[in-house]
Amino acid sequence: MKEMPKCEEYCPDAEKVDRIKGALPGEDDLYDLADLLRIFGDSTRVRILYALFDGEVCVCDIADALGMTLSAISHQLRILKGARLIKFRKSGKTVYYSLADDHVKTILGVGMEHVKEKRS
Amino acid sequence: MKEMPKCEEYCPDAEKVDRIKGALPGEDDLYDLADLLRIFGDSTRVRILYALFDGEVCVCDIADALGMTLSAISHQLRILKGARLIKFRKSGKTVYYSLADDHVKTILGVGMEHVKEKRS
DNA sequence: ATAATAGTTGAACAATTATTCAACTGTTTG
DNA sequence: CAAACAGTTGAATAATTGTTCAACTATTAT
Repeated sequence: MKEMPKCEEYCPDAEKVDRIKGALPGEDDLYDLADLLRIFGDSTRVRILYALFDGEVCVCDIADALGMTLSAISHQLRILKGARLIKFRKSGKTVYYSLADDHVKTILGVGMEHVKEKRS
Repeated sequence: MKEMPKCEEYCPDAEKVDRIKGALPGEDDLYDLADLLRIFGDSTRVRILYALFDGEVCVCDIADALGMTLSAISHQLRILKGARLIKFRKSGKTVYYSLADDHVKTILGVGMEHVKEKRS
């Protein structure tokens, strides 16, 4: 049975390690970024975002198009709204959601490009 | 106590719903995309990717720079490798990892831009 | 005022997942 | 060969999370 090697003692490139440490984003940026990108990691949310590609859609129509309950959609919209990926407009009983900016389309676009390019 | 409304019966815009349905990505693309983007949703993996921004780094140096165990880093590298976000090169006992292409930098860049722009 | 519709929300459950621990492979050195 | 090092891997645990269910708010119509 062997011990787990303690990397600090043997790794040669302490200088490189320092350079990497210095170049890493700060704690706040890092966690905010991971929190943001995690939101794109769910197929329901991705489908909702695609549903909003061509303009505003009400919750009911999203739920219908995706074949899911209003509740499930509403929970996910709340998350997307919290990350400011979508915005909304109220009109009577109806709430219309739409994409907040172009970041969504860029990220989904690059992601989809990667997926299709690297598909085995 | 009220019943959950059945959206299909009352929502007016059946035409819009059909248009949305038709524009959604197919099942395979959709799940592959969500699976890919989920990978960016963990701060450890994001830090690893940033650590590789300036060129190849061995596992030991990554672990050291991030203050984590070799095992934890190795597990995450495996996931990143599986998604073809990173590639590797072996040299003796050492394994050097590097970014697979520019998609990583683009996604992290746009994400970070969004975070800093929308920060409350 | 009452009923119906569009949507939100909190709690609970099930499923997923990041890290740790221990054991393992493969390579180099003595 | 044996010991040490760099890294990988499977199992287990703990934490996170997506959906459902039920109840709720707000708006519109009768």
